[in-house]
Amino acid sequence: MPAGKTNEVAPARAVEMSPLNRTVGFLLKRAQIAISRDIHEIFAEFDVTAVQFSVLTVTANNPGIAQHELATALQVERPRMVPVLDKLVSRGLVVRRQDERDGRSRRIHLTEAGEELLAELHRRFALLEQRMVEVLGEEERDRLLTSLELLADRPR
Amino acid sequence: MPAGKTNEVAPARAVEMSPLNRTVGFLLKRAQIAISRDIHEIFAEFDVTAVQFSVLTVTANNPGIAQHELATALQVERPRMVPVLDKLVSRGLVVRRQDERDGRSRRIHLTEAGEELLAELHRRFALLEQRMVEVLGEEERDRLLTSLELLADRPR
DNA sequence: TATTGTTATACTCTATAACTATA
DNA sequence: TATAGTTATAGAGTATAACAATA
Repeated sequence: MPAGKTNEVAPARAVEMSPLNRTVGFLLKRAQIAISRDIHEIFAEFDVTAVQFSVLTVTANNPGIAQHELATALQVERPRMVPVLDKLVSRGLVVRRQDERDGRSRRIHLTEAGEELLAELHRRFALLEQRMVEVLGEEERDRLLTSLELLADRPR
Repeated sequence: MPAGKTNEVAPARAVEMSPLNRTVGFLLKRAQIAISRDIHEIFAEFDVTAVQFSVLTVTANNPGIAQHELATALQVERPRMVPVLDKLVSRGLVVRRQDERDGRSRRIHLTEAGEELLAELHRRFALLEQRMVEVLGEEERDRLLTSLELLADRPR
């Protein structure tokens, strides 16, 4: 076995990938894997996942948002929000408050600790976005975002 | 309950998403989810997943490729290749052949049935890529692919 | 000692169905 | 009857560790 780990990935040999190489489906996946790893890394020391970061951010900008609204906005299924929020609540980063008018609904708010952590997370996240600009250039990054929006929002 | 399903997603209200909206991390994820759904749809009637399609394609262009080479090329962990290939073997789309020189290695080849199915899958996949061109335009799609390559392959 | 394919395990994510309490 | 949050469950995917056969 080499250096540290078991099951380490062997150095890639010349594998012909051409039919997949320049396709949206394949490259989008590869780029997304790479960025996901970056995000995992920059948030690892805070024990925060990408979804948790999104929840904190959207909650900060939409105080009192309902769980199902979070789920819709972040494109996760509603049952998935439960354990995600449970974790954030248990860490004292957000609170669930019963809606006064609608007994079914519980509204999410950041705590002060949540605000403070989120500020730090946003600093890290901004640095990551800055790295993207360094790789792509300002203009190309902007075109990329516009293309991605078109792909994500196109009528289905 | 509305039309068909339980847990159907409620129509989105005005949720302020601005800090995430125009970021590479968030939009890449959203676009990738959308394309994944497309791929799932176009291959559903053949009961083929995106990874299986990639395996068939890479195998077609690299006959006799080893499992660990497939894993490396497709960026999946080697243990993951086992059930993926098991499924393809059980459907008679690929075969595992013992390497004559190296008793550890098993080399993957497409069967005739595999070749035929793959031809049909590629027709569907090409139509999907064509839809991307219709959404983005030829030039913008090309710029997108180049940007995605930069993000995926940038030194880490 | 190292590598290939494999088994095993644990954790995450996705997707659905269904329950409860409210409306 | 419909909705919000929740629980439960099944199926993928991710990530590691470790084993048997082979090098």
